[in-house]
Amino acid sequence: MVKTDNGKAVERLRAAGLRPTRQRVELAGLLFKGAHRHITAESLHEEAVSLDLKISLATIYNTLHQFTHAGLLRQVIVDASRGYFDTNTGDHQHFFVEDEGRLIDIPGEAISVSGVPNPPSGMAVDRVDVVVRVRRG
Amino acid sequence: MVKTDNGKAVERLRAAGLRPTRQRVELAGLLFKGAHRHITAESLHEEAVSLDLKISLATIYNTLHQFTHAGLLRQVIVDASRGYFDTNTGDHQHFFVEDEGRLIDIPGEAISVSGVPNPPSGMAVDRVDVVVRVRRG
DNA sequence: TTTCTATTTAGAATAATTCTAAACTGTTGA
DNA sequence: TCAACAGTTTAGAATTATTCTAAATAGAAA
Repeated sequence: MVKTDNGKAVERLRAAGLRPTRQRVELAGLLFKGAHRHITAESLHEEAVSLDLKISLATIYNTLHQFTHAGLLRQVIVDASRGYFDTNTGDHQHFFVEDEGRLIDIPGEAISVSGVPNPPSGMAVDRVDVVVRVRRG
Repeated sequence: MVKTDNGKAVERLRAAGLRPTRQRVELAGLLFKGAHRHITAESLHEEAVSLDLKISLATIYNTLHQFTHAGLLRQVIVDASRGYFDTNTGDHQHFFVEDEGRLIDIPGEAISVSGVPNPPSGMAVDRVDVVVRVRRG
C-alpha cells in the first residue's frame, strides 16, 4: 500500500491534542514539512485546491486558529486587511514588504528591544512585536 | 455673532493643503483640540453623531485617510479587524491592551530597537513599529 | 453672483472572516 | 468488527469593516 508519509503530522497533531482528521493532517503536511512559511487563509486554500486536496475555506480558517491556539502557528499582524500566520513560533520578528504583502523573518538573536516601560498595573506583557516596514526604493 | 473657535483647525487644514470644509474642520476640532488621541473610524463617527455633527461614515473614512496622507495622523496596525489612528505622529510606540482594544503610547525616547538587519536589497526601511501586547493578569 | 471643481453622501458593493445547521468521520468500548 | 457518540467539516448565509459610485452640495475664484 503506497501512502504519503504523514506519520509526522499525525504525531504532531496528537501531541497538540488535536484529532488527526484528514484535513488537519494534510494541512499540517503542507505547513510543517519543509522550511518555515508565512501564509494567509486564502493562499493556503489556493495551495490546497491546486494540489487537489478537498478542504473548504471555512476549515482552513478553523484549522489556522486551532493550530495557533495549540502553539503550532503564530499569528502576525502587519496588515489591516489580511491575516498572516507564521509556522515559525520561536522568538523572531519581521520585515514587511508593504508593496508585495510579503513577510521576511528577522532572527530573534539579531534584534532587540530595550526600554519597554512597565505595563499599566494589573497588566502583563504578552508579547513584543516588531515590524520593520520596508518599501521598494 | 457667536461661533466655535475653529480658526486653528482651519489654519492647520490650509497648511496641509486640505480645503477646510465644514466636516474636515469639525473633525480636526475633535481630533487636534486637546491631548493626543487614539481613534477608530467607528468611534469617531459615534462621537460626531453624539455631538450632533452631521458627518457620514464615508466622510469619516475619507478624512482619516486624507489626514494620514497629509501627515496629521498616523495609522496604527495592531488588530487584524480594526483600523486605529493616532493623533500623535511623532516618534513613539504602543502598548496594546488586547482585551479592551485600547492603545497606550510609549514615548520614543523610552524605547529603542537595535540590531535591525539591512533590508533586502532594493528596499528601504519605512518605519519600525513596536507593539507591546499586554493582558489583564 | 456664476461657475468650476473638490467634497460629501446614501446606499450599494467588496473582502475577509465567522456562523449555522446538517452531514460526516475518528475513536472508543463491547 | 461495529455501533454510537462527540468532534469535525462544509456550503452557504451572515457579519463586519471598509471602499466604491454616482448624484447632490459647497468652497474658491473671478
